[in-house]
Amino acid sequence: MAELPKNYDPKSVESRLYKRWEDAGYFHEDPDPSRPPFIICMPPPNVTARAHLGHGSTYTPMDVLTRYHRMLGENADWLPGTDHAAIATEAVLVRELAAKGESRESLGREKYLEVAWKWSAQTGGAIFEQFRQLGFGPDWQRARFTMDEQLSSAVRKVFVALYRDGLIYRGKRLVNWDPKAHTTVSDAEVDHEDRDGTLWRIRYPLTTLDEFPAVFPAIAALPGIEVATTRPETMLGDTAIAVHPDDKRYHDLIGKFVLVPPLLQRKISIIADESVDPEFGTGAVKVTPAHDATDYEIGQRHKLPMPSVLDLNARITGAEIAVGRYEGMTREEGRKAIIAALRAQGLLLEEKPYRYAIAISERTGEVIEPLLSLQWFVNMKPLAEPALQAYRDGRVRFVPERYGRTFEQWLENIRDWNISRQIWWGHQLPVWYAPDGSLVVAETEEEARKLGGDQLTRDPDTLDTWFSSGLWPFSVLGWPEKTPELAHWYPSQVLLTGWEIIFLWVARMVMLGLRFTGQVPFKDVFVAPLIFDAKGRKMSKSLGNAIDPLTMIEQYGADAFRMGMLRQLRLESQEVRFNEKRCEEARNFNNKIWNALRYILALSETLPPAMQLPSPEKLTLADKWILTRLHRTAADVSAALDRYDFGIAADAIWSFVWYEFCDWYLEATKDLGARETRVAVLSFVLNHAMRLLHPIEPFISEEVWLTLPHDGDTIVTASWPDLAEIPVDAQSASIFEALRKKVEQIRNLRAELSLPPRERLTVKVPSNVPPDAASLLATLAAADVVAVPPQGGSISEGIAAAEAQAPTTILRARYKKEEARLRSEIERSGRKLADERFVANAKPEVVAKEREKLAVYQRELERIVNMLAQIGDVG
RNA sequence: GGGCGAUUAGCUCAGCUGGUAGAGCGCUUGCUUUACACGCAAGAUGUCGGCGGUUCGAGCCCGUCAUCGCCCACCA
Repeated sequence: MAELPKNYDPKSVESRLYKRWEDAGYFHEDPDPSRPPFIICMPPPNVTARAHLGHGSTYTPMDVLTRYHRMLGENADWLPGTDHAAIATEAVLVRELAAKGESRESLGREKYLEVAWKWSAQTGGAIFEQFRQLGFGPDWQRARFTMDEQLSSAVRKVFVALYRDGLIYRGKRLVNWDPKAHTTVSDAEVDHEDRDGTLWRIRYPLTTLDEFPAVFPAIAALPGIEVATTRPETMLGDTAIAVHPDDKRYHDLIGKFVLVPPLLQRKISIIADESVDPEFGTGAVKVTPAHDATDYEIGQRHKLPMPSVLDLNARITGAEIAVGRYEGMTREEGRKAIIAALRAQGLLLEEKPYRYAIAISERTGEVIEPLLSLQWFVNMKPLAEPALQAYRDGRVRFVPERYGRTFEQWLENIRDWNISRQIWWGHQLPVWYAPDGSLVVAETEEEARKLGGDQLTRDPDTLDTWFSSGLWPFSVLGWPEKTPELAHWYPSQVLLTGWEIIFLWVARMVMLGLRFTGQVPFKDVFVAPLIFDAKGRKMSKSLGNAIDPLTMIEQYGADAFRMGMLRQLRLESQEVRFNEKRCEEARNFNNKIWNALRYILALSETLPPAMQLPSPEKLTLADKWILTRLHRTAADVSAALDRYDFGIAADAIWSFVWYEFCDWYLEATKDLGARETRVAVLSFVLNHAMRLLHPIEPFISEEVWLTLPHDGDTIVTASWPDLAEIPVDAQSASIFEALRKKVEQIRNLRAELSLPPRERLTVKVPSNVPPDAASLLATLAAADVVAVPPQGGSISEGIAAAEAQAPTTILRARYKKEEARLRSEIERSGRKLADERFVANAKPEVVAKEREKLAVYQRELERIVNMLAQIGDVG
């Protein structure tokens, strides 16, 4: 074998191994009823997306779990896909078209969609390429796209079924209009942001007139009612002034009329409504039902007219009510002009700075305009009820648990879901209109014609992206066809996701899954923490603090990035302050593994042909210790992965490899007594360790595993370490631990003596310590051993009693210090045991443990006092 | 306005069902020890946010306050 380079070089390994894995089809699985199913449906990234750290924190765990379950022998598949991302994609397309002087409309729908398909086919693959670099191993052959024909037909089927069941309806409701994306968005896609604004106090003059003169000469002098508002531009559409029914200030005014400024061509009445807070502002509120959610509700309660004054471009429109010269102005222009007019009329009484929550479109950042519009909705309550049941009886479980309560509360207060979007890229509504205005809902145009004749026009709207992603866990498996995939893999065991899409996505999958398959689509929902920068700020392009995972890979390798990321995940935390240093450390860790491999390969003995342990009686103390530790580590890693505790799993394998295997076991094999067994045990342990590491660091584990004795062609499909095959010897392990402590003590003494490395100390070892242990002690502590009479009962105590020779002044100081420490421990422990309440109330095993500790301290103290006496306790 | 989370060594964080406070980084000292300086060895560092309670015993349980963060919500 050619000599390995001193440093591990991920670049020369990763792409080569990945290609081999993918070409060999190791990630592909067909449903196999003879093995337990395991599947993760990849949350489909947007076709527009590029890999970012969020993918590192949520998708890496998916890869880890899939690889782990595959190694456990399960029929494990990670099913990838992409989302057509209606609004996001359309925004990009429209921008690109505009750059070429074109628009949606100039192309026409058909041509536009052609362009869109081409674009998505070209860009859609980009993130998958990045996933390959990250070492992710989904079943690429099964990749799906939310607009694939089969998935689209599932969408139509669900729409029609919900419509026929009365759960989808069309109605004129107040919706969230995004004037930039030129579409409605659902409540879940609206953010609230505190912004600085202005609160204006405006007087609406009282009137008894029925007809209005063109000019009111002394309008400012008229008595009126004062209201506070942040949105004066909507006053053109006011249809009432509301006060609280118990507000004495306004009792006499209820039922009276006021003029609507600044046009003063219309009068509206003063009404009483419980929703008004008398404490806020003036205690009177203007009611604009078409442009505010609260006002809309008031409007419904009082059967007020609901004229819209803002159109789909958020410009003032006179289509439904007179708006005078404000027609055509933008929201901002209208506001300015109206304020100016009010000021001129003397009706603007006050303007003061005011900070308040404003609705923002999550997707475009545009200020949402509440509009009254004819749209399609899903009636959510009947869908939410079964989902709540499923959560409450434990059919769906959240990790961490607390997110479940959030889920529950959202479902309890669920509101109807606006699903129609005024964009073209997406699933067009399976809805047609006949010339007489009646509508037909059908899965295909053919069927629609059968029901509604030949003169149909299709509704131009498309569905909310989340409508199709809500079907993802079963549509990707072939639903509504009864495929073997669906039969075997549905429902899945776990969904891994970020917490920001629990409502947008997770809740809807649960509801739709229950509705259409009768089962919750996944049993566990693992919620990954959000990733922040080192200062706790959100990572964003504009802040310039975003870390690109591909840069991390470039610098440290994909394995190191994965390990660095996973080690920062903690089960209960809701955020991770990503620390790049962790990736660097992980690179160093990989180098450590690499050099352990080099050490093994450089030993004079040749590697055994197969992975096999020497017979038990041949194993050395160190062998038995490291095997015992390996056993423990395998159990810990498995347990951590089983509970989705990726950080602990990563830490467990990390500290085993570095701090136990490399720091101690590998050093122990340098003792002459280890010659006979060391190659076999070293390769056995490292082979196992690489399998434990493989889900986390797929590349280096494969590279090392292939170099050592192994069974099979690839670690990808190798079996997970079987605890039954790793022998445990607790007694030998504890002797080794005693030896380790003694070695540390002696090294400490060496440092204190400033002993040059080559100079050896002499250590007096009681003869009840077996020669192999004594020899190991000598090797690890760089000391010479001389035998002295037996001491202490057990081997461990004999080891503890071993003493290095050193100048008496130094020894005396050390013994004194040790004596003081022991006396204080004995004092503490003795006091505790003397306390009757402790002995009476504490658990018996705790008391017994305390007694045992006290006894050990006392024996040790006795020995130290003895030593002091021997060397002459002069102080 | 409701709900949730965090507060432990200079920094980032572990601490299982309460039983003598841990890791890594950083820092100090010494090392070309025949795998690794992306390394090895040794060392220093804490009124576990404040107060009160439960308990024989609290970083851990309960209450309360403070600070920071997140989510939900129609206060114009």
